[in-house]
Amino acid sequence: MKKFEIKTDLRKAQDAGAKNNKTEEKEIMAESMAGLKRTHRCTELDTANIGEIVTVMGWVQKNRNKGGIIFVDLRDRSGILQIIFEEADCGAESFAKAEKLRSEFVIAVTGRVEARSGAVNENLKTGRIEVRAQSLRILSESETPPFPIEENSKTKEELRLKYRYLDLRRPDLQRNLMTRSRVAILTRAFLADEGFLEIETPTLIKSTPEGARDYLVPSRVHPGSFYALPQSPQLLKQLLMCSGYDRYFQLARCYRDEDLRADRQPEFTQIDMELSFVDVEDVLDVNERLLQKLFCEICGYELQLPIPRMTWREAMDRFGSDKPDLRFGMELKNVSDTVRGCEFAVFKGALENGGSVRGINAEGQAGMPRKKIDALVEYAKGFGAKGLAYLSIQEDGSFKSSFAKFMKEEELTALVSAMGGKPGDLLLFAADKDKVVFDVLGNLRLELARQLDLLKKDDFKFLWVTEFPLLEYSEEEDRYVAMHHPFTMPMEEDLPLLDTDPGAVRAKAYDIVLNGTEMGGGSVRIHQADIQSKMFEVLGFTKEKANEQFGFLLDAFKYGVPPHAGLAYGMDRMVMLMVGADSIRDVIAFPKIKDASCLMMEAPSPVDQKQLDELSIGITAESETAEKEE
RNA sequence: GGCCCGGUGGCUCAGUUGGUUAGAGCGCCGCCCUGUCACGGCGGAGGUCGUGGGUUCGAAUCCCAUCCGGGUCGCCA
Repeated sequence: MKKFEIKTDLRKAQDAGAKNNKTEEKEIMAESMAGLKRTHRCTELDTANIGEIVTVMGWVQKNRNKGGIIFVDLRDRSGILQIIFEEADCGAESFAKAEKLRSEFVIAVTGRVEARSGAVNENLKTGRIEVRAQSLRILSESETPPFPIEENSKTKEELRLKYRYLDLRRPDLQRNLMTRSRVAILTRAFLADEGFLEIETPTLIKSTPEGARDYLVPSRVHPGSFYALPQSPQLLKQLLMCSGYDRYFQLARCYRDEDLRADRQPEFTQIDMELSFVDVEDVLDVNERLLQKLFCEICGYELQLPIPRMTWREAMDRFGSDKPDLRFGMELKNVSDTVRGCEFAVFKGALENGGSVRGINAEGQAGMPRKKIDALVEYAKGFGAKGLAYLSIQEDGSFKSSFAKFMKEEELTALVSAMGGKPGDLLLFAADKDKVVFDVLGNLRLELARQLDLLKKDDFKFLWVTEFPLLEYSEEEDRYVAMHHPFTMPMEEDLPLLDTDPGAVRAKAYDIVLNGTEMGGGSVRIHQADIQSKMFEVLGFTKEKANEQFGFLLDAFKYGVPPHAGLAYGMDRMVMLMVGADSIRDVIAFPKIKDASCLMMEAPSPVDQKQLDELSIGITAESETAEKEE
């Protein structure tokens, strides 16, 4: 098993941590809480409660034993409260127990809330008060945890995820999950108010190979057949529209068997919605107000409506991306016409091959050292660029450039002028097919912004990107594939192009972009049989294949289907942006690691032969060998 | 699958050109301490340097392979 080594490594940590604790054999204390009732969370107490007898329960964050007086920081999900133990108040028995308290013991304390007679702790919400203990119960002892339970953990994620239940005790993760809960609750309240119904759809459904890889679940009753876990409730919510539910939403768990990223997990949650008798404007309207509500309540951010819109074409032209980050400028400029006719082979070649030459102006970066520019060139190559041309404008107006020697003086001047270049600026150019140029410069723009620290996490720049292309040509499959999905409605005025130039057809599809992250997306759906047939035709589906995969939807559409449209948010990403997390794992209670396994429960795992037999599943010799070698 | 970064006491890290017994801070254990809150004082335990192989008189350090974790490209209708 490949997990074996890590398992032993991590257990070693646990054993060693425990060993320190067990130098002498001691009784494990775990008292009952019978007769006690928690009256407050730690930080629900304030100066207003002074004089009250309260009972608090939680985890020992820290025990500061001064000899005759013991201070304990008690922690629960609300925060920290100081408990003070003196034998005169709590009696000998409780005092003796207090002396034994260690990190992460779970305790119950009854005592009186007092103003602190010592110094006030300005760093604590409860820093003006403390609870003078009258009695103490140790509800549960704890071994020394394998890593400290504290904010801004520096502990390796590997270890944190193995002991996720301890990691989740840390205040920052608790805040993230509490924020996530508020997002869910506010969303439900808002949408219910807008006339949406929350309806659950099944998670054992039919596999539709179009799109991402499905997670499959074998059927016991139907040997050789499989359910798929939904990549999204797309078809089911469309059927709900057929059934007349009008406005639907769901916080839907979705599954995609693709490789992970910092913002991608194999299972994730969508805020999914669908509306009947609507067009693009209606969907955008209700969602703008939802976003306004969420970001106001949770981030205190006043979102001005309407949210700006940009067509996909404009987004690509200006930012080289279909999810532009609008927190900074550095827009792309198309200089193809300016450099047409020049003798620089790279520019010339790109233009001759139907590509373009575009640039960005990194203002004030003319002094960037050669080494750093070379690193940018390497970065660009990672996105398919063959190179990156640069030109820096010195303070005296002269140029330092990788390609100036191939161009005439007046050509260079024209280029600089087209880029709005002034002394002190660094101009970077990519020349290739449009797709590559956009990819390279779009990413380069972001990389420069990161290096120049232009990306402020508390700055929220929303954007609708609209009029996406309906189709995308797949070299691999040698056919057009749906950019969104096969039920996306083309723009009416582009319908004739379906026959003549499918690649040019725009869709009634829209994405909501926040700070360069695709936070959600949706579309108006096709509800006309003739357009749907045409769509399948363009996608290269035969009638039989379309029926086999989507027959139930096509059948449903025979019985009266309302025009409908919808949208789904990646809820994890939304919460990430709200709390400023760098990893999606920080807003998910029990996330998977890069290879889609769970370090804590060690899933996935081999199963008994009996289970396999029941499912009529055989493991091939090849994979069995691989297992043994592992 | 490709590329990049990382792996050294429980945690976070340092470790020179390959050279005695591998260090520090925190944590942990014991004793002391009545106003601490990064408490303090004294004492102590704790390390297959991810793993395997190689080079060498000698490897945490150099080479090869491999495992583990992260990032990214491909992939993600």
